[in-house]
Amino acid sequence: MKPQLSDNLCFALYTASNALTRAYRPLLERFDLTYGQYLVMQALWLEDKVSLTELSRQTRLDPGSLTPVVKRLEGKGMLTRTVSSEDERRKVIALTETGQALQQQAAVVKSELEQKTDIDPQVIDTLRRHCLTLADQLAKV
Amino acid sequence: MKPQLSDNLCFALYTASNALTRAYRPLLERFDLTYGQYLVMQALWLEDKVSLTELSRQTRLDPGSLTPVVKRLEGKGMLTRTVSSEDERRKVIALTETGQALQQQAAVVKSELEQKTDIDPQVIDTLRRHCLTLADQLAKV
DNA sequence: GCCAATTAGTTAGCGCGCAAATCAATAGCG
DNA sequence: CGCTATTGATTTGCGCGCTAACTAATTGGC
Repeated sequence: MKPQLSDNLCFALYTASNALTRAYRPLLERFDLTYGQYLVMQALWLEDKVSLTELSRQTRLDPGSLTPVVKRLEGKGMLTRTVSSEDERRKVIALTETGQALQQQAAVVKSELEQKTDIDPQVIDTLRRHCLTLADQLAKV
Repeated sequence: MKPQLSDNLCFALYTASNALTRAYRPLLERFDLTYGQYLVMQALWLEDKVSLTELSRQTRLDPGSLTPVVKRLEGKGMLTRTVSSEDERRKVIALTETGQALQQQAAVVKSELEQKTDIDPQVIDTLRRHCLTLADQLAKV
């Protein structure tokens, strides 16, 4: 067996991540969401009325990436961005009723995708945890 | 423990992949390469003089994504793109001497990154293989 | 041999993810 | 108090990754 791209973890990870967002695309289309937007919505479903910096910490995404995503979600009526009264530098990002209601509707998406990949749940869990520790270690550099 | 974004495999994978390209950036900077360009170079180091379609198969990247990347690498003098004589639709992508020579110089990059993450090699290998099977399963949909 | 179908590659448009530069508001220190 | 340093958020510029639409070359069926 001669050496292959798939021998490298970085390739495997990159490929899996691309495959994931590709697989999510058709499922999220009916909600008019991209994967990045869906990620932000998930964060807000877990904790509403947060600042952009807090959202950045939770999603592990750059504020510069987040601003346009949040603006687009605002444009779709999913959330509001209001200047904080305590600290006028901050913007409080809060779900609208539409944004809250979407949580129930979008709940099927995850299970739809899981159905299409029949991987042992325990494998999924170790994969998940190993990805997180890797991400942490890479971030520490 | 209340539910978190990191409970989801998709989040873990997405985060790890972003962290990876972020970690590669400073290491590849001195070669004037992005991670995507480095990936294409790796593919060519393994098999030179291939068509764009073949490169697309090996890198698991869309031809539409690949064309501009390959053009940029051509602009940097790393490779040439010549129309195939047998089939004039095809373009043969071939490394230049500069492109070939880069392989030795860039060999350090991988080990540099490995040093910064002290994860059990066996864990890396299972992580790698699980990512590949996940990617395959997601692609089959 | 001809014409429709397929295949190879490109282009345009969109939405990222990030770094760097910028601006406004607040904190902190003398 | 006043001035600097820090913090929160935005903007700009770049390079992706993908879809869809397109062009050009080749294949295949009749």
